[in-house]
Amino acid sequence: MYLETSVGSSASGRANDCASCSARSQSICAALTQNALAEFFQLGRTCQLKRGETLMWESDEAIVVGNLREGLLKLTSSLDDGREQILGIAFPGDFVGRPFGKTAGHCVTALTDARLCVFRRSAFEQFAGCHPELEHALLLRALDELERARSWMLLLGRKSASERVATLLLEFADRQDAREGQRVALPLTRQQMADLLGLTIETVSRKLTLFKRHAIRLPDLHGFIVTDRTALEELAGG
Amino acid sequence: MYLETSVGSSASGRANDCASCSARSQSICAALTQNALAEFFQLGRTCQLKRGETLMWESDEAIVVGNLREGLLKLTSSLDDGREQILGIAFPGDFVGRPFGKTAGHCVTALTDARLCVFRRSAFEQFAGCHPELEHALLLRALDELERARSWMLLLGRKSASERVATLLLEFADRQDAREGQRVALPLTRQQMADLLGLTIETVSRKLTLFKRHAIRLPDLHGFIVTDRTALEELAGG
DNA sequence: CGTGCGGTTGATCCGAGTCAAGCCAAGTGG
DNA sequence: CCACTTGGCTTGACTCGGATCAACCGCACG
Repeated sequence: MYLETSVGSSASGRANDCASCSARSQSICAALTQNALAEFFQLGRTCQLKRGETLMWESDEAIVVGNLREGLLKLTSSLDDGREQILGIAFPGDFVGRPFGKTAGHCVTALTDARLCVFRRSAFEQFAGCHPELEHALLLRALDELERARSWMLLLGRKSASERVATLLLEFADRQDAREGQRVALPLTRQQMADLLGLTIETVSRKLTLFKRHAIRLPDLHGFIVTDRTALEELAGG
Repeated sequence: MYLETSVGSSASGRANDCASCSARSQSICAALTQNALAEFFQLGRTCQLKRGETLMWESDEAIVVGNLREGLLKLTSSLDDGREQILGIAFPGDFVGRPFGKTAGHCVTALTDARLCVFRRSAFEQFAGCHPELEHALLLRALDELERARSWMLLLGRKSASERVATLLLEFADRQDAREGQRVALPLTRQQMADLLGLTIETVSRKLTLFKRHAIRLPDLHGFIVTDRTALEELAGG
């Protein structure tokens, strides 16, 4: 499918060793045996973002990549008239940016105050080229992200508003592996939920109040409690 | 966009040797200098699919991965009640399947008669582990796919029916870099377009006939001619 | 205090889904 | 050869879910 990138080509001469890597990088290399990404990112410049600040824009040339240390980021894309879609949310530990590409294709904006380690993309790529275990780690993440994005495509393309909202709640509940009766943090505004689900703020609000009848309680904004997991799963659809 | 098969890119220097690889692999290893994936896939078992046959199912354990040689495949995901979303289309040269994961998360079905080279996933993973240039190629593809999937999320989440259909037409036109007045092949049924766009068959049909007024002609099913590119871009939105 | 922001709720509208009929071209079998 | 079926597509009438528009609530903050 055309979602597949292709094939083809690629890798031509690669047997050469990595002349351009510095001695410093080589020492890192040893450290990488345990956890390539984590170690590597200790080399980056740290970067603080306040809630609402944007790290990179959709059509910008992709200059930096990074690793999120604290806080939450949203990845978004928008139409000319301002309609916005959230493409994903980055949690601490997630990799952000677009290595090996001209532009990122999406904005990256802080949902909360955040701290990252960032690198010039070119330097990162060069380093990655010398460290297969780093590229392997990136590959695993990319495949994971791809799977997540695709399952969200099903939601956006085919699910009703109720199913979308229920799915979101379940996802947050599962991610925080909360049991029935426990409060689950939902650190998004109604607008952000709407942008994630391809709905409007009003519809999200209505569905939430609707669910209060059978499946959840809303002790406060930005948190909820699942009172009937089965009912919620029913609402979320297949 | 997501119609693109990938790119080719490729390679930076890579230097470890491959202790666990067999002598046979070592000889392959040499061959990889030119085109890692293409060469590698000559080792696979070839597999023929007739139009409509399914290579793997959504919830199956992911046993095989492969490389498409001829024909078109669709990647789909469905809800219990049968609503289906096409997540992507594989063109010749594209990689299919889900390495490094338990299940593929999507079905793979032939849109036309097709021929692939397939591998047991475990064998493929082992081989990839020894060939960083192969993993690098996979990484590039995965990142590309991810970008394509995300741009489709914007369409599914925020675009109107007209915008969706116009976007699809433009994408096919661009992919075949056709100029105004040239026929563009659109090798999908109306149902498949609908599944791709998150619409119904009737809506797709209506939008196409609507566009006949200003922007396109439909010489036959499965082909169209852009008569006014600017108008079509206008319809496709931002 | 007022003011602004995030959220809820209600009334109304409209775009796309649903249901149904019919067209056309390609089989298929008598 | 012709009657009949079948599958993909179009078109129309109607419905309905979610968007839009608007009022209002509650709370934090200057």
